Amino acid sequence: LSTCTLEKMSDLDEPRSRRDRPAKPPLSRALIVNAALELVKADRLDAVTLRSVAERLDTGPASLYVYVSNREDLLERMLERVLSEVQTIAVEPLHWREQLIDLFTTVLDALSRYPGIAHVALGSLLTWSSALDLVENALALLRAGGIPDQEAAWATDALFLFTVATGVEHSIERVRPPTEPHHKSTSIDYIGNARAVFASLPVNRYPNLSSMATTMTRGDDLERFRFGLNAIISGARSSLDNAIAEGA
Amino acid sequence: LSTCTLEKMSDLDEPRSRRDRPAKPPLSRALIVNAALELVKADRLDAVTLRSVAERLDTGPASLYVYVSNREDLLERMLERVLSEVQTIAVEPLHWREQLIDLFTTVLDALSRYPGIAHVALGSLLTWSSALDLVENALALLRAGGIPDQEAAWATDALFLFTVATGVEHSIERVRPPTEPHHKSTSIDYIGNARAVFASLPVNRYPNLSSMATTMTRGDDLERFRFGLNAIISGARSSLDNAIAEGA
DNA sequence: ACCTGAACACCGTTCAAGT
DNA sequence: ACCTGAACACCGTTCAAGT
Repeated sequence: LSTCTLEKMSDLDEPRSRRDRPAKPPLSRALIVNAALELVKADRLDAVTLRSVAERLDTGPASLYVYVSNREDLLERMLERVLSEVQTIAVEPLHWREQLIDLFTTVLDALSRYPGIAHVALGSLLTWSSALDLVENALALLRAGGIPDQEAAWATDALFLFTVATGVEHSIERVRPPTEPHHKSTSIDYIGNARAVFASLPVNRYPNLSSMATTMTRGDDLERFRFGLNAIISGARSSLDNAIAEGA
Repeated sequence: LSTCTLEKMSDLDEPRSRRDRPAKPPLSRALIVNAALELVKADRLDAVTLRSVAERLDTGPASLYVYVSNREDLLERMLERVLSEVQTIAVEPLHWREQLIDLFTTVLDALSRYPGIAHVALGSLLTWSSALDLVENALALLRAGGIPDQEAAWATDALFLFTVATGVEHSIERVRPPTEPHHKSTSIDYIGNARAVFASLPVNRYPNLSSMATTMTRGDDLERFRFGLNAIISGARSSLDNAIAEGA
């Protein structure tokens, strides 16, 4: 608010500069999306209300409706911007698998940069331009790896779904307040808590889970994520055959 | 509301019956969760507000706070009830794979019965009792299939995540109003629309996606879901080896 | 065409006051 | 201990009125 006032004043002091930077830039969709993304980055998705975004732009919420038809509309435009940050990968056929893992890891990173935005991605099919590039890239890599078309198509879907779901899980994990308020960023107690729950289960009712308490909670987020990606990729090749062979 | 008034009246008409059914049963957590679940079932998760639940119980929202500490708390208890509807499966080692598919298909069905509830499951780790039974069951089946412990543990996680994410996707798909308002339940136009988008893409920029428009949109929800499950299961066995063999 | 203040119809949650 | 009315501090969205 004060910044805007200052800018306006300095604009009056220097009545005209050759570069004529906009004293107070007119509202636009890009500005709105930017402001909203700053809010998620600083806090999380809940902090993005039409009122908070408007306040950041020094105006009222009603003003946003010229450029955005909805809160949902705003959220989708934000997601599109976030996904456009992901760089596609030039296919090197020999490294298709690593490249696939890299691609989706980058997607997860982008989503994680804006806690909660993954939420928006879940369920809106991937038909915006920035997502189309990613789908195209994934298909190219899977085909380079010799995955048949139908399996490549469904695997792409599954990989995106798994990635976005992981993103949602991570963002929620960050939100949940760890029972001890003096630690801030760690979610270690959280996993440790889960392990404690598993380990303390009655052995006769939970023979597998209770004995696997350590195994269940081993590995960090990235390792588990990559395991899932690898599983889907490996499975894409063989799952149909298996399903048929075993008579399902 | 009117029903409650009627019940109260008939209670006055017959001052005492031997079976003494509760004229107006006292509030309890189970009653609250039931009322809330009826609301999701009839509509969707957005319809579950503390106010709407209270109204259904013929009281005010403030009254619920004796039995439920939060809206989030209420949602989690609802999820726990929904997951408790899923029956676990007695392991038959020869059919471990089909049984795994069946188990998670049943989970998806339960989630789909309450549109939007899957949302709650995403991110809250599986440490409630009803979920623990499902985890135990999945571990038992994977072990029966000869999957090593670490892979079985991570695969269980991945299978649940994929299932819940699919549930969220389905519930959102049902919510999205198809552009043509005269059809109500079908989401066929939606997939058809995606296919149209894919098919109309410029071939030079989207060589794979544009040519795979039909392949990408083939198969119904269940078929795609089962593909994903099968992929994760098949991949659980081989992904680590592959990752190491290919030097990732 | 764009902006805005004020209002509308909602939320979750709290709290003093009742029984 | 349980319930409740009223209030508080929010929402998204609309709309008439301004420029």
